[in-house]
Amino acid sequence: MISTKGRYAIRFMIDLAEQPADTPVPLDETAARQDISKKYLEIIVKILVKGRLVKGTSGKGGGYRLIRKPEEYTVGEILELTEGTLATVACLGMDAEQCPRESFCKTLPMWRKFDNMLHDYFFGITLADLVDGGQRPGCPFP
Amino acid sequence: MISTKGRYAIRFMIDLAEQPADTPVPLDETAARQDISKKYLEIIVKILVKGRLVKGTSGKGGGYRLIRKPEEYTVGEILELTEGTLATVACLGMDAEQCPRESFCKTLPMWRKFDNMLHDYFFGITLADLVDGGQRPGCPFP
DNA sequence: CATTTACCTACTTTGTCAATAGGTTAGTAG
DNA sequence: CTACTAACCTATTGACAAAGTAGGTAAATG
Repeated sequence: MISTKGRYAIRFMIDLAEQPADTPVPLDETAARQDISKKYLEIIVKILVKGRLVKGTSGKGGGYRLIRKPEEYTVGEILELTEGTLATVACLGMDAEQCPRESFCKTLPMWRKFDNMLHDYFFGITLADLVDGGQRPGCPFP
Repeated sequence: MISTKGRYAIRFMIDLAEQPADTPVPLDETAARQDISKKYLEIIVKILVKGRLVKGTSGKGGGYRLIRKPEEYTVGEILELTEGTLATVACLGMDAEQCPRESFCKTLPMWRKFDNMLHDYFFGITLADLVDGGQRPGCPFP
């Protein structure tokens, strides 16, 4: 289950992508437009800044802006950063300790295949695909 | 992320499917074979009993047994029962209150499509597919 | 300097996960 | 009838994360 962290992060970045590029968008505005508590959004955006997905500038006229073009972000990377992992089961997380049942586990192939599907899906969607009129040809929507 | 509840439940039911049918399997045995705390497994199996996926009989010679044939269980229903829901995001859960952003939400189609993929995948796998030699033709493995 | 805006630390509240502990009921064997 | 077995039931725990809230500091601009 994707938490609000991941979902708000995506909505935040969509919002940035929809504002005129090159002019920083203050958090108040996005929070109001997206109807998300500013204080809570702050926490999430901090993760995005640290992960170098967006850039913040302080002071008057400041705010946040995208670093790359919308079509150069995938939903997968946004989710992976904010959710910590996209692994379906613990033993497939990158920080998982070696499972002693791995060699004979009857369910592992099922999880693995699903994990691949999930990965392909979310890393195959770009931010531009979620913005009105921004869909690439071959965008998996709707 | 699928928790141990769902994962243990599947392993428990695979274990039942692998034992001779019609003879109840005591929980001790499955717990030992699967290397799961018996006490914790009890909690999970209780959910399966209440959900009518397995049947328990008390007393000497008792234990748990499947109610249907392995090929008549889907992984999806086991997971949905034990995990509570398989919905990827809160607004797609069956107990979700109507989201006010639904009509114009830019991300909802993405979640919805993924939810359909997930559903098709896990409801397309039967318990028999996870048991050695039980795979149907057209089983999505490996 | 005053204002704006990001940035930072700390806290709370609620709930779930993953168990553990110990007792009660139901059914079988001698 | 008694002893045993095994499911069933209630309660509790410790750790952690989710979803925020509160209040302050640093930086940039007019």
